[in-house]
Amino acid sequence: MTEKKELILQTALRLFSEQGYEATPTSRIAKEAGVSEGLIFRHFENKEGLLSAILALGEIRILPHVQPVLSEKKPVRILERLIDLPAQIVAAEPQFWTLQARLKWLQRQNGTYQPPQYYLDIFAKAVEAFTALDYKKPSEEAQILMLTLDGLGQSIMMQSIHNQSIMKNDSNTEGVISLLKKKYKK
Amino acid sequence: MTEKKELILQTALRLFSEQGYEATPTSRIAKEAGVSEGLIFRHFENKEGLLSAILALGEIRILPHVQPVLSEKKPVRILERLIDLPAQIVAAEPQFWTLQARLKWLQRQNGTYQPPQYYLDIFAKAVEAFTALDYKKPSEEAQILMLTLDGLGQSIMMQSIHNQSIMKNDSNTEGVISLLKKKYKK
DNA sequence: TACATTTGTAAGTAATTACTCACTTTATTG
DNA sequence: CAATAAAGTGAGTAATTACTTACAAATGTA
Repeated sequence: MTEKKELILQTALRLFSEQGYEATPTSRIAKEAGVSEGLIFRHFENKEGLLSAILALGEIRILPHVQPVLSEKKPVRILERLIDLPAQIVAAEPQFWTLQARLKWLQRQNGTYQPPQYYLDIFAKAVEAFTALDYKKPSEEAQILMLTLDGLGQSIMMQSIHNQSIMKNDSNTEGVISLLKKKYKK
Repeated sequence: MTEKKELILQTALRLFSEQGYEATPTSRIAKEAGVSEGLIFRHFENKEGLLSAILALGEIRILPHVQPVLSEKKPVRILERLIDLPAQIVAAEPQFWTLQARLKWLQRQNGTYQPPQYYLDIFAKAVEAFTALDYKKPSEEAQILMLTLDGLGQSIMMQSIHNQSIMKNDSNTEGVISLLKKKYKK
């Protein structure tokens, strides 16, 4: 991986997450990365190829955050770690997380949006936890929790970007997270 | 409101919700609406003006769905109606709801995204309900519920569009909604 | 050193974009 | 009816888009 190739990847991730994939011209990526526009196509063939490379690298950086949840044994702690996940990932990889959220709305050429593997893994882990804790409807419980965490992640992201939340302005993320944990402590 | 103006609004709403605002060329709107491209600019001045008109009309159509929640007195029923809201609105106005969700990511020329008024009203109503029901932390409770409903709305929307959910494929929306209601019945 | 491959650039290109303009047709109104 | 305004058109335009191509510099390798 040459220095300039990495610069392209970094710059494109930043711009894609800030402006969106479609709204970001390759010319601007090149300009802000300080390379010629042609180099983008030399390395990644086309704009979609650049996006794919960014996504592949991003998923790898997300894995270490997800792993602790998947390897946790105690059901209550699974849920605790799960609830911490959105804030944690947004803090560590705000741009990649934002890009992922945006891409839900982008219709790629190869079919419709497909959630990344770790999302499915996490969901399965949640069902496992709720089952172990003798919840009546583990699958539905897991779905509700995932929906809430989805919203939570989006909210934290919006705050970290626009300094403005989907929730109310005076929203206290920590308070929400701790209450959420309490709810599932049983 | 002439017939062709209305056709433009309908077509643009459909295309904006399906393809996104930025990815939809005015030429295509004109083509699919069966009018000349110039007419769009005669009526709405520019593309942003067309979007604004669509949003203003959409908010008006959303109000009748929100009103019953706001005028409800019994706290438990407030929450019940609140939980029904996402599925209800998505069913009635799938395109406008989708557009709204997309626009969270669009940076408009006049500042950053701002949630519509009814969103703030609903949140206040939720706080009111939780307070009346003697929840310890009404504000945080309301935020959690709103986050969950945000995610729920998105999930239902995705299903209705791509026939594919953020949640697992076999996700049962009804089951999730009824369990959610049960949780807040106390 | 010699030579082949990779990395990089600058100047294109055809297609598409939002938007304009000169003009015609249809409604409205006194 | 006549005159004014509104609705509608179609052919532009300048700017921007993703991508190409011909060529040069750097790097690896024998």
